[in-house]
Amino acid sequence: MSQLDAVIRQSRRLKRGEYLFRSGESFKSLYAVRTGVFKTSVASQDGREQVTGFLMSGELMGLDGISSNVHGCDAIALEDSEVCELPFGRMEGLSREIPSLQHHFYRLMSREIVRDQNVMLLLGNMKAEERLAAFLLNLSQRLASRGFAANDFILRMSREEIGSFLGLKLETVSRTLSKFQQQGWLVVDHKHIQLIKPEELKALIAGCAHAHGV
Amino acid sequence: MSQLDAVIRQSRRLKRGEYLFRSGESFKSLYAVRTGVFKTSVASQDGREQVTGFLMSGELMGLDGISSNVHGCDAIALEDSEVCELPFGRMEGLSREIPSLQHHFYRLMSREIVRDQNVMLLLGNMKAEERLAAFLLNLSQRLASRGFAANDFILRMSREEIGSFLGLKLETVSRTLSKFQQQGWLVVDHKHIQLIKPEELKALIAGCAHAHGV
DNA sequence: AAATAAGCTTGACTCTTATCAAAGCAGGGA
DNA sequence: TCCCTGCTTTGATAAGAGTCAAGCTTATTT
Repeated sequence: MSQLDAVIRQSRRLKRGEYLFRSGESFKSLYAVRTGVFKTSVASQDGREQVTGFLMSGELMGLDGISSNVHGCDAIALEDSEVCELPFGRMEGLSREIPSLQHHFYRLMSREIVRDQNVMLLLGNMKAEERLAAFLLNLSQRLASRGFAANDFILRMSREEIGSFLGLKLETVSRTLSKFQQQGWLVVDHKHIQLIKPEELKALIAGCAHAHGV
Repeated sequence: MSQLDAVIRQSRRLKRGEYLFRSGESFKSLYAVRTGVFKTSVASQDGREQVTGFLMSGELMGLDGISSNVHGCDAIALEDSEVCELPFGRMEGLSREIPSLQHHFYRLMSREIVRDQNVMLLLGNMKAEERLAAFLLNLSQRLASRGFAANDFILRMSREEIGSFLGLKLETVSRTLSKFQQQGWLVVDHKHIQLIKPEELKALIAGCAHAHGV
């Protein structure tokens, strides 16, 4: 484990808006978020952007680079942030010596695949209200598991970025937030969200959530 | 390598419509398609189905089960098929002894993540015509790489399954195929597809394809 | 502090795709 | 072979989300 420590000690700070890596750059390391928030996104040739995730502390970026030795997405800090760099070659070597580390990596990658499948379910089957409810509840749950308030938080991303992640336009995100507020389910003050009746949001996605657990 | 052979020799045959595994079942093995075609799908509580992939020979199913030891999707044969079972525990052990196998596994899982990101791009940003064009070209390319004809093939899945994968209703799939046929880009005869002008389909998705290669 | 830019909200209108419905076709089983 | 069932096609209509536009708030720059 001290070997592991030696490898991951290096960390890097980024300012808001700064790129951690870009699609097409050569892949050398994975990055774990230490503090702050990131978005990852893939861009099409004509400039359309698909945000593929919003990452917070403890979450890993760059797994998509392993297959081709080239990063497959952009990773951008949404606020001043800090990451640990994990040189993949060394991690791979270590994981041969430490079975539990190897197993941990397999599980991490598998978890990312499960997460992606859930996003597909969201993008393929849900309506705008369901998507936004699912998004807010997911955020809430992840904040709560990190010791932050579950029902009172600041959005680190713009309406446009939320829309890109959810397959919606920014106007639709804005309108849907307003609708939730009118119904008394939450209070929106720009980036500040207070969930008043999270159970109503949960009811909204009860049917369309994945059938077997989280 | 003979050790590897010993592990993967076991194979299993399935009839059309048969489940290879179901979401919620305990995870023990990965499965590689040997012959035939499978679909994987996740279901929501109210019965909505999202097809997450169509798999052909050489492709791997079950990676999403590693994270939780429980399968996260259903896998169903779309025609009489054969798979190799790869007991994951043994593969994990072997991969510690054979570095190239370990690396291969990391790459496989990463490739699945990249594939999922591209599906997100499709579901989040593309219009019906673009989705279907991307789907047909992807199928064509994968068939070609297996030695089959690139521009003349049989769809193994129904319009409804295609629609589920692409986030469209079956009627939209049918209409869009008809439109392509009217334009002389392809010929549809039920499940039989002949691509006449694949370059037109490529032109349709030129803008919305991923910016940095495959 | 004023000026400017960026992001957000809301309204009016349009367009794509979903929904509902009916009819056609094809393959499998008796 | 014939019938039945399931899949597909096509049309008419409706609903959801997108587009365009204007005004407003907040943040940044000078």
